[in-house]
Amino acid sequence: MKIFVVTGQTATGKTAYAAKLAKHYNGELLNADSRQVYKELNIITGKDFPSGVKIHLYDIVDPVEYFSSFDYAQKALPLIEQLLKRGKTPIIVGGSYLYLKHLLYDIETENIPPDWKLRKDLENKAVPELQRILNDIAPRFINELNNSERNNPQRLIRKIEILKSDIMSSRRSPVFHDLRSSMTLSEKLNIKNLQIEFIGLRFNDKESLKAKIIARVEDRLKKGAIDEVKKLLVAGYTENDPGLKTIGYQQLIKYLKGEWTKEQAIEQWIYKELQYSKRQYTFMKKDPNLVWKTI
RNA sequence: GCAGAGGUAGCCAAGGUGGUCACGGCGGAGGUCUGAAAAACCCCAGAUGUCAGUUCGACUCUGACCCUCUGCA
Repeated sequence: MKIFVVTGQTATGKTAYAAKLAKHYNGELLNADSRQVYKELNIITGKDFPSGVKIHLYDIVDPVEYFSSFDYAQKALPLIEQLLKRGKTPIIVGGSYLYLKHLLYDIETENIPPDWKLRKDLENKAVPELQRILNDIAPRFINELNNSERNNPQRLIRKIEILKSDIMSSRRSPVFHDLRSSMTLSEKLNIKNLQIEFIGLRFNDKESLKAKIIARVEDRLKKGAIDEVKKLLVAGYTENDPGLKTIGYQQLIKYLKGEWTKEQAIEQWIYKELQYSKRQYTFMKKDPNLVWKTI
């Protein structure tokens, strides 16, 4: 049995590529885009799916809801199973690499859920304070963290959450093992001989990436991106909702609130998209199982 | 043309009183990532308009020149 995973930089035409695969292999698509899982976010997240292909796992949560890579894997696994059983080829497509990582590999801490009360207590604490708390729990552990993790409040809170959990507090060493040697999806599905084709699409030069992104932003504006944001604000959503913590929405909200001019907002939107695609590649290229295709 | 203001990295921008070649933001390069990931975070590079003068020493003082902006015309 075979499944495809199509990921890569934004604006590389992943969905079109996946749709082509679907036709050749009798497949159905499973979205792996962390923004397209949200309802109401349509134009700016680019939910323009090709017709004639079935696609799952989009429009499944409200923009105010928290949705994690764990939640994603939880939903994706049974769906993949079901498609395979029906003789379909699952084609997972999207640029949210963390979601894919969680789905394809073993995550040691995946059974440690968010502790909302703890998160709330910690959310306004400054980094040194969070470091102190972490140090009180596990002084050795904090030394294992690299500079960027050590200064990242979100990550520090998660670490505290992990170390305070029952599972971890009974463990001798809170240091994690190295992941990403081999994929474990077939074990999770309990299927032998599962063939996974893991494909990453990327641009071969910066200029075409930039041109593509600018064109795409303009296209989305033409399609009514600003009205989409207006409607969301009128409906009571805010820039702090998980779903709206998204490139495009953040910038247009600033424009609509009068903090930025329209031109500034669009310029920033484009910058953020470019930076995002860069980060995607930086993250993904460490995965030895990913086979790159340049466009 | 006169008066006033000003020229600091690709852009914005701080630097009372001359002395480790200069704050910060945006953008750029590179990176981090085990339940927020289109998130959050780390890190690197880069500048005093031009020419002369004063001085032990000028981004900071003087002069000329070249530009830019505002007011008067």
